[in-house]
Amino acid sequence: MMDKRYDAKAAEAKWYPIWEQSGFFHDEPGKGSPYSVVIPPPNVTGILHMGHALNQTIQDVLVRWRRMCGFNTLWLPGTDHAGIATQNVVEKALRKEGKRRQDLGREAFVERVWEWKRQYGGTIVHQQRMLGNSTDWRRERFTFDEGCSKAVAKVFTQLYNEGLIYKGNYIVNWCPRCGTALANDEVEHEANHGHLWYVRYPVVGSAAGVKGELNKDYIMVATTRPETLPGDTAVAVNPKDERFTAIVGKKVILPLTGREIPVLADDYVEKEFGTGIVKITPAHDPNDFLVGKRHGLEEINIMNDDGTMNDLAGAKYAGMDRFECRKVLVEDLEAGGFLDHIEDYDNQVGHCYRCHEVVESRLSKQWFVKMKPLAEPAVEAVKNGSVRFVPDRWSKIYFNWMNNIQDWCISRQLWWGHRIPAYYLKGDAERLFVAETAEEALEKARKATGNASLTMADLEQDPDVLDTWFSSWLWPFSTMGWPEKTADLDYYYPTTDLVTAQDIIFFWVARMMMAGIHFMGKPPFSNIVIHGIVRDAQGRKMSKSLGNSLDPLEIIGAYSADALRFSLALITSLECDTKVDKSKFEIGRNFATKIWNAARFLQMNAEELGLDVRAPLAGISGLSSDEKHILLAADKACRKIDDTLSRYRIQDGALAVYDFFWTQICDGYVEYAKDAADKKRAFAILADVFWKALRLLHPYMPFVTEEVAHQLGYLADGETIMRASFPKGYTDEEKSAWGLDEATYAFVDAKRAMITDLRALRGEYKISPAAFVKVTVQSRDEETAALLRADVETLKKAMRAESVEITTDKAELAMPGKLGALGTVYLSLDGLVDKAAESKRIAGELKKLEGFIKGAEAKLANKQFTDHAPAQIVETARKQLEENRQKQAQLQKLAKLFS
RNA sequence: GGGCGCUUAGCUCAGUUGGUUAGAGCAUUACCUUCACACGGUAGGGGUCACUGGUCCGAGUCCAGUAGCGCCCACCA
Repeated sequence: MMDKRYDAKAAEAKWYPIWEQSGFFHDEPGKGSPYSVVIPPPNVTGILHMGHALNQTIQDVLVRWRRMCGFNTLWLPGTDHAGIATQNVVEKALRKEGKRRQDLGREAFVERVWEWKRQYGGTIVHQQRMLGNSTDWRRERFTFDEGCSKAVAKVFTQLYNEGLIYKGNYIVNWCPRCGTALANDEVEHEANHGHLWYVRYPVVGSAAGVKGELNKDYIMVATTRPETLPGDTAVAVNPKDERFTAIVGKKVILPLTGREIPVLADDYVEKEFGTGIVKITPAHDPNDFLVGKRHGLEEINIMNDDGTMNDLAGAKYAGMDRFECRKVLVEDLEAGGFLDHIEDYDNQVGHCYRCHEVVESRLSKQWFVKMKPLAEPAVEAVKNGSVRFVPDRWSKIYFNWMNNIQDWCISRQLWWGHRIPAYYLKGDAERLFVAETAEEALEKARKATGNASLTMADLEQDPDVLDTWFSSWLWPFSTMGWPEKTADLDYYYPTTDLVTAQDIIFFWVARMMMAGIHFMGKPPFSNIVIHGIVRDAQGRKMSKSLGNSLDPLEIIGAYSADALRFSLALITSLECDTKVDKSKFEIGRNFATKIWNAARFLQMNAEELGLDVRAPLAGISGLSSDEKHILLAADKACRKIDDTLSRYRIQDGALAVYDFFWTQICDGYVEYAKDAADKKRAFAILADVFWKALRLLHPYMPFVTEEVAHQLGYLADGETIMRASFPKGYTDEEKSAWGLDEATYAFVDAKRAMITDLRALRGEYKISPAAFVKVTVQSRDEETAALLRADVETLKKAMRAESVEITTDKAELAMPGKLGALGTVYLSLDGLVDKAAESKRIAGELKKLEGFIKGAEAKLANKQFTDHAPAQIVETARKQLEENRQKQAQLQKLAKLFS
């Protein structure tokens, strides 16, 4: 016997290990059609948040569904080594010991990070198990494991040999205090109350024809960073700015240095801002850098790593701190008559997220991937439909980005990550050898130099590591064993679906497209499913600093994993972001409870009736209309859910299975079954549709469905619902043998509406729900009457009636009634109501009806309406009018009754 | 500045190609502890579908404009 309450915790703790250890998550390549998905690997330092829960629920629903449909499935799990995030975690721990990474040295530090990974890196994969993910843990991968690292080295080498990787100057965010480059998202922008300094640059030669704010002698620029002035190599104006067309191409003199620099025209310049003229300092500003690239400008780096000025800034300033230099240099400008005036100005300044120092844009040598040649085929793949975005609108955003793609800076000045496989001859940074292994690099060096006695000691590996995304973009195939030719790769690549949130389309999805096409010759997936971001009840992004995060594990503890999953699925639309608060998870919990209780009800009755829930339905006959109805409802549910999932409409599928279970089975059929004439048949049918319902629900709520399936005896020990077949609708043969048709389906809906009407009548006349009443049903026609008579016993019970009389007699019925699709249901009042009040109410209703009838008559008399509306619509309008006239007639009789 | 969205019940959202009375959950009101379930049942209240105009026999749905909100990218030297 099932327990009175469902113990979700116990069920979850029981089933997950069984599933995993039985190999239910694992398929081998070979048989059947493949369905494969790679998980977006979470950071190894990460802990599970709502975004993961949503992302993985969607994937697990799809994977479990496909698996039950008979696909050979692979959902490949793993984690990302997350270069800077992981390095920071370990450095933080070191700081507690009073050490820096430099104290350990590179090798020991990296070993220390591995140590950390071995000890704590399993947190998130453990948490993913709590969600119920059916990921194939036997194939778990890590972006920094041996295989993935091999793939990285191979890819780097190949791209280098193809001329798609190069080394060049680039502006990075540099923290002078930490001595490291920072990624864009590691820079925190803060409001800064600063100044705009207006500086005069004398024009070389004549300035005739120059208009506006200029005079003949100089032009004026506005800058927030005067100390970078010695690094200027041009000034620029907007090409459409007519004020300045005359000076484009001329030269100006850079104050304090006497150097002549050109005046350029570039779209980057805003006409309205400042003076409309910008100083260009390519080595110290990201935008200026790009302008410099476009115009072939010299890049003059005037700063040292620690934020002090170097010799190129000029002898006077060399050695000064950048902010001290700003002060001194401004004084010098003023003294030289170059400073026009100063304005207050508020802008955003980047700070190091770790030490809060003002971040410097700094020119440095970095490694790059040429993206244009890689991007073009990736654009084409989406254009020609071989890869599809779901929803489709994301393809526009993808194209927009891909068509404006910039080269990808892939080197990072960190220690934790894939070290760049480039080796230099010691003391000669220009002689470099790129190879997958050090040995190969040495071989190359020997050949190139003609010196066969070179050893590893003569080579030096590039100290930088690769951007974390440089391993992630290979994820769909590096995880399957590439560059080896493996059976997995052969069978499961390309994967079918990729499910991710919108925020990493550029970082990850677009790059995987490029790598997949370039190295495998095929895009890495067919469908890119993009879902929204999880937000809090106020619509804010969930974040630690806001403290508005909901912890999925806390939700699982309070409501169960099934509740978390189902609620997320139900409230999630692919179209937009999802607002979540704790109360949302009650939906899922309540649903699990409902299922449990319905199962108990079935079990109790099955036992009493000696019913085998697994017995096939094939032999049954003589079905009542309610029985036909639930069978057809099951049929519809199977088809609907299959259809919605195949279109990635996760929410619609959840809604459909919820409605089928709760409304159709529990509210509709179970209530019928309680009073069915042939209980054994009624419950055999319930057992059959219940089993279908459990399997339909399983992708959303794996634990409760597995538990209930075993409790009820649908499955024996060792079997699992995970691998049961996903239910299909009934066959045409079954349908016709049982007499399932839309007319019967509609009849039962209408019959239930009639019961509702009767209950409403009791309510209107304030008759106790407990009281037995007399009911008369005036059926629409003889055929309907026959159907209703067949169900008269269940009607009596549902209506709590001492008698239900079915008639087609159009004789006058002086009782209150409600018109439904099957006819009118009348309630005998037995003289129990307040006549005066009723009389008044009826008069009111009559008045309303009268108005409606007049309106409808006018509509039908309108020639335009009858000529242009489709016949069906006109017919409907006529019917409505007729029905309301009948209603009016009944009310008039009723009015007499109360008068 | 460029791009993409959103506005439907008190709240969170569905609403497929235009077509009878615009749906669900939560919240709310009344009644019900009836032997599956109060994490429940029954019945009800609550919507000028942001606004304006257009197309059409017919618009929540299509078109144009207005207002408000949000996100992404680039960020103003």
